[in-house]
Amino acid sequence: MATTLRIVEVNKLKTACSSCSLQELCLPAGLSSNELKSVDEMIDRRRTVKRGDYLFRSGVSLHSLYAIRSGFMKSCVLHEDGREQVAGFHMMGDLMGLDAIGTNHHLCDSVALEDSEVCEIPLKDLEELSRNIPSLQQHFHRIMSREIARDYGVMLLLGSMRAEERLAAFLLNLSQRFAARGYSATEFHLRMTREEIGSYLGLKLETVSRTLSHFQAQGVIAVQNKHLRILSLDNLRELVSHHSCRS
Amino acid sequence: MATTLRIVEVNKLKTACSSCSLQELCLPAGLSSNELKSVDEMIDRRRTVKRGDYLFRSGVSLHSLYAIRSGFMKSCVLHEDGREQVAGFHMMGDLMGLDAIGTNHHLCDSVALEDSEVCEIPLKDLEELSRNIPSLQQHFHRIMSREIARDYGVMLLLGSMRAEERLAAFLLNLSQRFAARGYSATEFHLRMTREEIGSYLGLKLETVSRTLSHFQAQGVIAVQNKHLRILSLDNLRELVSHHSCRS
DNA sequence: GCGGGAGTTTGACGCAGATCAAAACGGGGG
DNA sequence: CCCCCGTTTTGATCTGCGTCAAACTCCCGC
Repeated sequence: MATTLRIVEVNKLKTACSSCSLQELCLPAGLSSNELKSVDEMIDRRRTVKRGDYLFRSGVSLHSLYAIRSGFMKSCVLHEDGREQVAGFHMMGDLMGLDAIGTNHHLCDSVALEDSEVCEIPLKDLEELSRNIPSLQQHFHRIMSREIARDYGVMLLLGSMRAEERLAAFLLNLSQRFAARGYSATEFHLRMTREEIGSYLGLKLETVSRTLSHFQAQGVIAVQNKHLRILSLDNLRELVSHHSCRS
Repeated sequence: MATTLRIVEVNKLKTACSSCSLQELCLPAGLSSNELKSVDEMIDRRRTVKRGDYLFRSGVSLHSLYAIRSGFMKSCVLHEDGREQVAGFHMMGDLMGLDAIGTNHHLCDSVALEDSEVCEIPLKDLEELSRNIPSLQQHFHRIMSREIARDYGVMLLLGSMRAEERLAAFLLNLSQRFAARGYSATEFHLRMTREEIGSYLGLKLETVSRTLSHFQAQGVIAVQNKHLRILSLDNLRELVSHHSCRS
């Protein structure tokens, strides 16, 4: 019994922001221990989301933002006529729900692509705390701004790149993000289906599949199902810019 | 001389936030007069930008955000290989520069499509002030969030709509925004070229032109050069959702 | 281990929209 | 007022990717 309790305590400790391995992604650098304590208290609960489950759905009102602690998720915007599109893929350290602050209602679905764990951050608490901790405020603004910047990149991709370029850009983006989290930049597991990749990139799943095969034939990557290895980051980078002229 | 001075004073008054006609767009409702005064002091200068001139360029470091007081602007993201894409059109009341907070450097060009006037809002001041005025803080967060939401809409448009739908959605969006500012929802001046529309929508200018002609032939709109009249908002709305099945 | 459904690959074909070309228009500057 | 250049329109043709179809693979549950 005592041991069980100890284990629980250790788990709790491990899930406090102050000792979380994602600190450098989630939190601004240089918080005092008092400030860290306030942040710890703000995160009022963790949630686990099983593969295929929704973290939140479009239309429901916003309670909290969610920071991904582990796992992999997608967000999908839906058109009233049923069309849906993947608006982003999210991995540990990412903050989700930012699009809902404006209207107080989520406007996309958030679905776990593998069993995931998230920290729930009540928006009101975050706003209050960031009024008292300037570096937290600034950090939050930066995160929102980066989401806008990311979206601009996706718009550029969707509006002016051809299929090969889109896919190359997509793979490079995943590569960078995995690398930033300490994983291999050249070998990783695609957690989404070809259809989801296609939806994100504005392509059909057949085109995604064909293009991956094509990359493989060129010796740029090696794909086996969802396992992907990048054989030449440089070639991939060339594919993003050089290939075409769709102005 | 005395009269000249008086005129100058009147002009100054007219350009203070506390008496600006865009208050309801720019500022949160219900600020106390003290708070309004602080906001007035924050706006340290106005700038006019002539048609064709840049307000800021990609790469330069961020000093201020800009609220459009009058005029019409576009922002363009650029790809390193020279490709550029219009990421948005902005009109009075819109806040520009949000994408630059994350990196402290602008990542798009901002160009005036007609002579425009903007209010310069130093980011540091805005952050400080919003720490003291919760409703201003919340307002700012809402504005950033709405930009993210808008971007999701554009991603949906670029990723899953066909040409007719894109153009219909674009015209409806302009219509709504003009209406929200007290202008006609059905008759307005397009301040951008067909090429700029195309760039924004991921289409070539010829396709934009053809599609507009097609709408006109159907009796949904009447275009003459840059003057546009929407004959049936309902038909336009149908065009957005119904027309196709590009899944 | 085996069966079945979901996910993937590959091929053949068609079409929306890009590209190329040329004529018409319009508005700003001399 | 007219000229000129940037913008727009319209037509003809080409092509990248969507669509349809069929076979194959991988997993997950039984």
